Amino acid sequence: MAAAVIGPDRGRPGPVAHSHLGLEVDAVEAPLRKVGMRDVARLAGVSHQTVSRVLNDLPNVSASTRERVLDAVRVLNYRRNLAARTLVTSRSRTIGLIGFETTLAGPASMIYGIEKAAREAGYYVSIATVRSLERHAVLDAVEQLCAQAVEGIIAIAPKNSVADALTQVPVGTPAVGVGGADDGFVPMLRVDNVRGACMATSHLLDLGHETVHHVPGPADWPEARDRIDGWRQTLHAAAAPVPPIEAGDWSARSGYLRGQHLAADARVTAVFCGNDHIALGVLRAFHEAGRPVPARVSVVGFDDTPESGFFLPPLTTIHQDFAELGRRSVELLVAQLTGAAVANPGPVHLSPHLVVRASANAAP
Amino acid sequence: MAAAVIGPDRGRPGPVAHSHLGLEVDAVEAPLRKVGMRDVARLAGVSHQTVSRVLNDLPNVSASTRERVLDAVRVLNYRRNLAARTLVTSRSRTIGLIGFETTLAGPASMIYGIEKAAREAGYYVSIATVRSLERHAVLDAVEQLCAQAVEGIIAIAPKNSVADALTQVPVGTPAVGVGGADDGFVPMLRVDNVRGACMATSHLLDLGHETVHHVPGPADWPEARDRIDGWRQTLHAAAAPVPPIEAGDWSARSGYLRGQHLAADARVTAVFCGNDHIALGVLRAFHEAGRPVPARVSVVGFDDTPESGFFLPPLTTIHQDFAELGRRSVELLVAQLTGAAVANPGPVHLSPHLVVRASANAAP
DNA sequence: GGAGATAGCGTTAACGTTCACATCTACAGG
DNA sequence: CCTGTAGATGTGAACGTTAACGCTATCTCC
Repeated sequence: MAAAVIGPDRGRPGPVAHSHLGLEVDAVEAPLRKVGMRDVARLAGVSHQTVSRVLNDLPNVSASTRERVLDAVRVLNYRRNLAARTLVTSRSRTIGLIGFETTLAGPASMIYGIEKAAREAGYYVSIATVRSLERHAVLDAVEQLCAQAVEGIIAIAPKNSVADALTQVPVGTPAVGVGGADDGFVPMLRVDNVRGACMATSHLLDLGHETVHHVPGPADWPEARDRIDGWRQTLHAAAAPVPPIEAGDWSARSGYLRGQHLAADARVTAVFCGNDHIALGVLRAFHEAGRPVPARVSVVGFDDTPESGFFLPPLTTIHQDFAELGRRSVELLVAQLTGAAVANPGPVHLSPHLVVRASANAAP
Repeated sequence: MAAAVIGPDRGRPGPVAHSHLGLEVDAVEAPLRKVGMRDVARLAGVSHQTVSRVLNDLPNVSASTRERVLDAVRVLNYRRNLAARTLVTSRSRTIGLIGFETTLAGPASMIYGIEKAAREAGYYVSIATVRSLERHAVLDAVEQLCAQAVEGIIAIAPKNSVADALTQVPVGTPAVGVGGADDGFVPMLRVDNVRGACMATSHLLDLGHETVHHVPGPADWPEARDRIDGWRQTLHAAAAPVPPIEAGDWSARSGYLRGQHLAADARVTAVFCGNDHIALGVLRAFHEAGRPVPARVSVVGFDDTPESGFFLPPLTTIHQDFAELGRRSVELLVAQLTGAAVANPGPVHLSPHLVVRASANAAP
């Protein structure tokens, strides 16, 4: 008796079902309609409820029946229908992910970490990228995810508007923000940007620079603001002058543009950049201006992208673990989902750390 | 009469429902169980089927009824239950996405493009990242997506094993591969890597270099192989010697390592790199070896990441439009989903183009 | 003025699960 | 021998939609 080949289509090798009971006989007679529990039940000679019990690993099923059911499942190549399960249990086993600027190294790594952790926790993940951070756009994404009845939402939420929109998710759908502003409504998880900026600035100050210039990211990103704060605090604490800042947009291009201005100012000897891309642009600007880094000018970045170690010169920067951030955010969400809703414990801060390479030297 | 505030929870501002009919009176009496069509129907004084008709934009509903229903929907803040719809229509409105190395610029951009296009086409997207490209891992991802009853699958499928695993998806679930090998089973979409490699190599040859060295990506990536092919073909056509190659792993680190070997060889004057990251490493290696680019050595990359223009020197490279690739792949999938299954038209090739910057000069 | 259309609804039955029971054995204790 | 208990299984009713009809009016046309 030949192995059952279900619906051979354009030459695809069909799944080969094998059974050690004699069940495959008339198993695959009707590929007309999809196989359901009834079919499995009939083949195994039990009720659909018993099939359900087996598939859900519930007790009170004899070993022999269990085996028989599992066997029938294999023969029929049966898979549970998520929609039906969701309908009756009102659990979609899906978490929603709101992303922004997901092509950047940071967000992309977070998505990776989130997806991995979610899967391991038994959740599917549905993604909704948002093109702008305007309120309506974010609201739209929330709407999309809610329409899918996601059980929880993780928002890579760099701007306040996102955290804000998150308060609009239906009651009972927990949400977690990662890397954004803390609005007090939604648990938030992020790297301690203030601390990171302190480390970067201190490092440069310790190297003997009189003060440190800063090329921050866009003003409406909490990350950028925190880094500015950390930078400013450190300068204040050291009684160093606080130079004016001109914000970039996280891109290398913006770093290059701001860098050209800085390079024209003979007094700048140390620059702390809002991220590594900005640093790359700044590096190029100083190079073109004939002010070699790190001989005459020192530069420190933020993020530690995999490429930073191969810039010219290799970039001293602040490392943050995006994937870990993603992992932790899932942990936080799942905790809310399963255990009693955690009392909002305030923002959780992960520690970044300084990676010393070659772009920062003692003051000339 | 006060605006209805549904389930005020930990201070969240509830959605404010407003109606221009007098319907909101006893609308929100029972937030006990979720609102369904029955509730909307009752409030609007119609049958649930009429509600369904309105919500699905079906004809044969009078304007006044439609308005009344819509109004009730607003008042109750009702949303259709996807699970129930999926169950009865067997359409999940979801497409599955299999990603690999999604933190890289290319895949990340593709995901972005795919998500955007899918959303615009009215599909949700569920993502399954795969940690390795071994058969079982990919099969696992396919399984995950099928369990969600996705209507189609897009695989960012750089290796053959993925295309292979794709043949295992249940009949009736169309799949599209993007950027990978063509196995003849699944429609495949990609940038014309051979052509891109030709352009890069020709550019260097035209600059007067005797031959062009190549630092390719991993041998089991079709992209890497195609670029090798293009490079080799071009050298052959020009009757130039074909130097031996030593593959990298797409990372800047690997480029640096291979670059050190090349820099030790006085004969190499032109290097075509498998991607921009490799190029970054190669750039650094030559810099450290005291062989300035582009004065003594020329380098060309592949991908044109947003940062490449700010390398030292700015990188001449091959641009490929990842987001467009993603967009087109959705287009291809949706075509299969809606229209009659397209006869597999063979792999679709998008054209890359050369971006000339400053890393390649005339031969010394 | 009766025979069709047709627009505008409503009724009933799926869809494939899980949940809350009911049932039926076997076996122990009195 | 009867009762109680627990394990193993089956039965029927949800879950919230859409699909397939069915039923009224109203309108049109000869």
